[in-house]
Amino acid sequence: MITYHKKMSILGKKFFEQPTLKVAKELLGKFLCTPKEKFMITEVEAYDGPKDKASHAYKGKTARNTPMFGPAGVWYVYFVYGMHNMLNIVVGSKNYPAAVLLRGLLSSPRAKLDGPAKLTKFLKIDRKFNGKKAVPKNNLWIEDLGVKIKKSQIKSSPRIGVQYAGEWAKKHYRFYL
DNA sequence: ACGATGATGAAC
DNA sequence: TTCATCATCGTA
Repeated sequence: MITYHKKMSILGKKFFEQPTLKVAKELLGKFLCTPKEKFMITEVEAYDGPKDKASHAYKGKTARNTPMFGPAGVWYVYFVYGMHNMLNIVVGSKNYPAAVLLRGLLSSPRAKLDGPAKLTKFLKIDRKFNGKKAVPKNNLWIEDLGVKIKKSQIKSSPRIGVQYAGEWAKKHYRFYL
């Protein structure tokens, strides 16, 4: 049972400009919103800065990762494995490449949303959203509905699928409830 | 365990 | 212009 404590507020640039790991942890318990539905975020991964070897931004700015170098609060959606879209929200200040990958949502009666490609498939999120601001006008945004997450509820682990990243592969940049 | 399936970035 | 690589999923 989810209880609501305060008025909803749409998360904007100010929230996403905070340090990457802080934003990643605080996104747990927030809601990914479309005009029709709202889903609580339950799993994320942080990709933090130009030195993060697991990040797309590690090799510098390219055509694909350009949104990561832009202002915070913008969607970064990319295609992998020939069939899956990944949804990230850009964080950190402009020219500091960082993003948080949304990996899981609280499942609805209609679908399990416990993987980064499952949620994008279910919500029909593809590269049309890449580079767009996370605001209601663009039909995809994030809200704080007042759900309180205790620190003890947040677990962490190394990120998934980044074994090539050396020391960076060991960092506990994955957070989940 | 592995195949599906295509964009990406770097080498040649 | 080719090639290895890839922040995965579903079926086995």
